Amino acid sequence: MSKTPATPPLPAVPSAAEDLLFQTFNEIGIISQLATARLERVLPMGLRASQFSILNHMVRLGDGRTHQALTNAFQVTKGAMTNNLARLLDKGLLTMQVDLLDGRVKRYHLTTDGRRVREEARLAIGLGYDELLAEFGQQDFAAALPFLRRLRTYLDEHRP
Amino acid sequence: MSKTPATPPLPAVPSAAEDLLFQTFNEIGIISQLATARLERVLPMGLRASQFSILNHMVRLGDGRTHQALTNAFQVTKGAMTNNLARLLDKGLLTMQVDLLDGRVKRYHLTTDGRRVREEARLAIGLGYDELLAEFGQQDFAAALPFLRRLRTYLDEHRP
DNA sequence: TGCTTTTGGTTTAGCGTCGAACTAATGTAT
DNA sequence: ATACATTAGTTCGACGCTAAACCAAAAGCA
Repeated sequence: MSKTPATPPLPAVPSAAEDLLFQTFNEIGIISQLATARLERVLPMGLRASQFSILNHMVRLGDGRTHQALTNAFQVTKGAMTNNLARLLDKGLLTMQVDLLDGRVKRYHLTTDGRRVREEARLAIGLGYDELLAEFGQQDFAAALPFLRRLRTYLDEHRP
Repeated sequence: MSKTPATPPLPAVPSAAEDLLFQTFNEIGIISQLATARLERVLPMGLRASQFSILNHMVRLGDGRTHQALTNAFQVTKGAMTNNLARLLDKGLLTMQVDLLDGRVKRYHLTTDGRRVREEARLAIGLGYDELLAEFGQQDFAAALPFLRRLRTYLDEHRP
């Protein structure tokens, strides 16, 4: 598990490190909440953040992906993904087709509408980003991103 | 709003900066999700993350706070706070009393059980943190925290 | 071939959050 | 003092996510 060398085994008072981690996760939680709310405020067609993320993912990394591949990519339950894909199908932004070799797997493709809507969304989001970049500067984000990526990867791969 | 100098006004292709911000928020969202799941796995009494956060907040910053003060602190709707406070009252971790000067406001205090459970939770969480500290080291978190704080503060204060 | 296990995806129940409507207490103005 | 407006909290309906039960197609194996 973890090695606690010559230090007291269970401190009764929060260590500085403990506080540091807790506060970091706390800030991350609030940022996530606020950023999602902001995002959804500008998305077209009443798209939810998770739905836009799916469109975006497919544009960037290619469509034709399976249901399961998407649930893995977004770390969400299968049920949640089924729901989001259904919304996108309803809106005509995706199409579904059953895999020819394996009748269980379903593959999803972007429609031209899907690409267009994703592009609209991207532009709208970009406007909000300008504001942030004016305040922070690109380098702050560039400095933070690698750590966040490592942290996400670690939490993801070492899931209980 | 935002000044776009001599650069093209609305790029049809995602700029590097845009991608940077989007990916940062994306990582933050996933980390938030994974960290919350981890946290709730170790919390005693079936406490939810938001409920533990309330206990923790009160231990650290003092109890006797009002319903509204808490909703502001956690950036959550009044209804959500009502719900969480009700759970904590049910579990006997908090007590409520109506303010004597203003019959509308309700103030919440920790019970001894509340303090004990919070302490148990803190210890359990600390064990998980050891693992993370072994992987990352305190300095990585210390380096990231100030930016996250600034970002949270900005998003919070410039809410649409 | 026929039976069992595994795997991809859907459905359902429970919970938390949000937003909006609602209730109750206080403040304000005439 | 009475009427109106504001503020503190609660309630309600809709929705997303999780976990678990469920269904159907495929793979293993006799």
